[in-house]
Amino acid sequence: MPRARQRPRLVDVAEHAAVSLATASRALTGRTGVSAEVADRIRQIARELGYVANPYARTLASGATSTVGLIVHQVDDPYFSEIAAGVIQLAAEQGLLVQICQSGRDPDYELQELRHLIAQRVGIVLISGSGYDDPRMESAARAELAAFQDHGGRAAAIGRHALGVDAVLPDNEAGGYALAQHLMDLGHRRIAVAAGSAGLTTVADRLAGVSSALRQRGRSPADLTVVHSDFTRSGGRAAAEQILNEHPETTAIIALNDVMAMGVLSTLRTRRVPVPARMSVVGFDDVSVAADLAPSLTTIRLPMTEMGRTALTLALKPRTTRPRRRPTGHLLVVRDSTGPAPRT
Amino acid sequence: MPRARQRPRLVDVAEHAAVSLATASRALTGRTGVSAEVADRIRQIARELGYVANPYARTLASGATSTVGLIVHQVDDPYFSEIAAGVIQLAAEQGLLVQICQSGRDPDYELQELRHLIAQRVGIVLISGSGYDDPRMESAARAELAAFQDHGGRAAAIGRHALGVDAVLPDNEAGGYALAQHLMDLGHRRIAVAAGSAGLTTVADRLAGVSSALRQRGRSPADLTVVHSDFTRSGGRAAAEQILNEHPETTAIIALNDVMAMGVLSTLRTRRVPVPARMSVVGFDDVSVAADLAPSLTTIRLPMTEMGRTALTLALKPRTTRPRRRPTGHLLVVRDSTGPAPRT
DNA sequence: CTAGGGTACGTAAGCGCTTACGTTGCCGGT
DNA sequence: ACCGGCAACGTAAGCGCTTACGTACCCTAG
Repeated sequence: MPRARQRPRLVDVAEHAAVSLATASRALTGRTGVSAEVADRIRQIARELGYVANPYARTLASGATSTVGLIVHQVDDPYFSEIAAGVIQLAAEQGLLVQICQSGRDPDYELQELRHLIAQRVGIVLISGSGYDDPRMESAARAELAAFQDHGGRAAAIGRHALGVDAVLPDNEAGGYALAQHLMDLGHRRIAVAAGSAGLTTVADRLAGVSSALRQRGRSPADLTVVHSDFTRSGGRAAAEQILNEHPETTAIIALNDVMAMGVLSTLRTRRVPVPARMSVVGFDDVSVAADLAPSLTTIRLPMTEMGRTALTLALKPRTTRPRRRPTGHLLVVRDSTGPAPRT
Repeated sequence: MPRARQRPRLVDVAEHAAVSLATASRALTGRTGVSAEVADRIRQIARELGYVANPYARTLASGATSTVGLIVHQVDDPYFSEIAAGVIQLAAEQGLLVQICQSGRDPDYELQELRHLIAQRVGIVLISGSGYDDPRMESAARAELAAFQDHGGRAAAIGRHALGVDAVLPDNEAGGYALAQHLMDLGHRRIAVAAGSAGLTTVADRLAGVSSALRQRGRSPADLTVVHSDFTRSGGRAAAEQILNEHPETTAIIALNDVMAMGVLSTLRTRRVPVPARMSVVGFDDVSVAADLAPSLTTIRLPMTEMGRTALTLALKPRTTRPRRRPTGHLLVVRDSTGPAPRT
């Protein structure tokens, strides 16, 4: 069957304007070497014809890509979806398209997705989610990104250092510190931490902040119970179970992110532990639902959407010799899930 | 400065294997016309060299794309992020990449993004989110998609009919019906609906289900208060305010999606209206946080992730003459936000 | 023994752009 | 009057693939 009329090509524009291909191309890409009037005429004709350059041909010829690859752990985790929203917003403003992949929190799979994106010749790679304490885990990704940048690619990380690329980094340690302070101010002495997987830098940093707050008040780090699980709702549930069973004296739980806190609250509800009367709970990130939980969650606010935008902004800027680190603000948001330690 | 070694090209593979470009291409794309041994050797060499075909060159030459464009209203809305997760999952399994755009719930902007995706020559377009009652609103998108399909593109819609493409459709009417039934069973007589923007088919369908349940019990549709706002948390807050102020006799609120229900609950909390003692609240969708709200939300469960997968599956299958419609299941999930109507 | 057909492979023409390099014409400086 | 230089535009060579078409060879049927 006769194929419907195809999209107009650059030659069509050039013919209509009675100029050469080269001139049309220069006019439409805003390059120099065309007089203003001719350029205007060409652009006008392109608009009338509904011409849009074929990005495959353009990329093939020029080598410059206009798509950004974004790697997140899980798109339906609110922390990541807010970051993604920021990236996509700014990308749209810049006329860029974003290709998104999920790593499913698996470092091997993440590496595979990273390779896939690079093989697909994206121009920019943005990688979010915690990195790994073990340098060997990161080194493959690091090498991949270095090679990518050597070939002219741009990259940035979100909430992840040690990747050798520009990064936007929340002050996880200060956040952990603030949470612990807040709980101690309320009189809590037996604090437990529901932590994500051991080996994640985010976990280590937030935990370090908590410990240093305890130390600063003369408490022994041994006073702190740390239960490792993972950064999901069910991870939070499991951690809470363990804390309740093995450390019944606990009066406050620090979940190292909000999604875990949701799981913690869920378990406390099931076990009929009143929050905050019997147990205070705090989270980290301030995802948008944190305010709607039962009870509303005290947490550290991170500007996720902004972080996504900032990361893309960094990647868009000309590269510097040394990777840049852009800190983000953070803020303790006190809501209803924390209260004075119960009297015993 | 001397550019670092570039990625291997098809010619490199061909040379190493001492075959022609054509043969190498045939072997790697699994086409016929190569003996099994030669094909194996070529594939083996490609693997050793770390060869991955340049998708830009491939697409330019063959015309076939391997990227799918996904349009959602808002990626950080849990309803859409769960759909996106499903699409991305399946796409990854199929070796496809997903380009994602947000329409920001603006039909004009959505159309623009649709055009952008098509201009970018994606092979598959998936469009999610409610359509518009007014046929003129949809006709431009419809025409765009028809032209796209004529050029060999594939498309599918999620939760949206009347676009002339394959669609996966929840039974919104039956869901609304079930919610109203549930509330009437609990003795509620003064029911209000916190609806999304008037003019959305999803709103109309869910509302129709509610009305028909009332009618079936011999109630007049006039008994039903409908407040239009929009499908966001703040939309839910606004609707609840209005219901509380103008219809104080209301004992149950049907929010037409969970995100609005979150806003409704938030307002009720602020106004100190006990749920469900004084007011029952239901939502629609069963996003994953619905169970963690205060109180946990009675709602209609839709398999969002599955819907995303199904839509991509539909688009991947050979096109049929008439657009297919794939229904999805739904289920009333009763939680703590609904209870018997208060005695007066 | 030969014609016909099928299989395995090579040759080369694009796909729709960008861009290095050429060409033309006009300007000002001496 | 002449020349160097620059701006504006054209010519054509790719970018890295796919694929229509051509060629060599082998096998089978008559």
